[in-house]
Amino acid sequence: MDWFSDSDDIKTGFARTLSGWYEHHKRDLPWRHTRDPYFIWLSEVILQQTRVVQGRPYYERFVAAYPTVQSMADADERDLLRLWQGLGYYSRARNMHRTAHYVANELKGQFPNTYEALLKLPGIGTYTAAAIASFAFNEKVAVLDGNVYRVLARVFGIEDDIITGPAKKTFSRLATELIQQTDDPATYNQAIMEFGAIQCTPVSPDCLICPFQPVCDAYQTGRQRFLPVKSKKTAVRDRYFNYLVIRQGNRLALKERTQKDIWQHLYDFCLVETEEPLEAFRELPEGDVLNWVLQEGILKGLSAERTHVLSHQRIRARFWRIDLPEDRTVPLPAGLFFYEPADLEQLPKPILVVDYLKSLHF
DNA sequence: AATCCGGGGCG
DNA sequence: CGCCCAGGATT
Repeated sequence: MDWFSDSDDIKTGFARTLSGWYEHHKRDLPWRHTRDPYFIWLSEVILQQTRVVQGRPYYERFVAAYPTVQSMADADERDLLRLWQGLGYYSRARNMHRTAHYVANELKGQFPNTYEALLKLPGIGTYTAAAIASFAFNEKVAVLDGNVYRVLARVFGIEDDIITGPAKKTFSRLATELIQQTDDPATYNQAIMEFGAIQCTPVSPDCLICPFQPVCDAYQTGRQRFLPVKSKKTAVRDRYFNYLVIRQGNRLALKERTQKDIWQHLYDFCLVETEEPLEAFRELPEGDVLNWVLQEGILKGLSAERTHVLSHQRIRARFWRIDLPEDRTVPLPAGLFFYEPADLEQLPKPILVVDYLKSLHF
């Protein structure tokens, strides 16, 4: 079927074509069966910078664990972080908890029902506010996410660098104009993102069966690979983590990460970071921890080594095993506490630590 | 405007 | 190995 008739302005046909495509191709996703702002919000926060296939199981677990905004507000933040474990960008979970508190206790459980009001809540930016406002309250406000930038840049041949402010404005203006063409903004927003996610993909978009083929600027000019324009360069920094895995009997010593750094409020082992890789344990910088180990512990040697890659850091981690005698009480360095396996399991931990623990098998 | 914040999947 | 994902907060 040809979605575009001669009398169609491209912008007029765009929304209608998108809706037609969506009805045939949309995935069955759990958050598409509700208009409850709590579940919409939960799904949107989980899906920030996260693929649907990765976020979906987390959404299911969160819905089961916290069926209402009040139940989430009442939860311990540590339990929230534990359920969030493995999703990354952990400040999302903490902002989510703050917003749950505010909505449950200050707004009597009722989410704000406008874009402008939603925007004020912690962890809700322009994208998420637009998503909730349109999906839950049918407000005619356009979402702008990575999918939308890509689809619009290609179809309308926009070459502005999407990192810049002026470009965001250009895209926003166009997106706003486009959503005016429909009386179902919720479906329109879902449709354009779904289209970007499963058809107009970043690499090898499926142009051969694309309904926009006749009008798509990128397709007509063969520029799919070069649109959208994104100048971003990823400067990856190397860091060297030396973990002292202190063990006494079946207990391990962990510490909450409270400093302003990655993995805030997650738990890991006694950490000594160095500027260069540590070849031998004796190269540890002199300090309390080294003195403590030499005096109290029995060094069992290098236990594991792995590289953990984040978006802008590459962490080279080495794990050194320290065993303490079981027959006496040894005071641990500040911040460290012993946990038995069952308690340790309940702590939120970076995947790097989770994976190492799996390799310990005890 | 630039930087920081995770983890995973895919070519 | 590089890119990018239903981005937001901070500086």
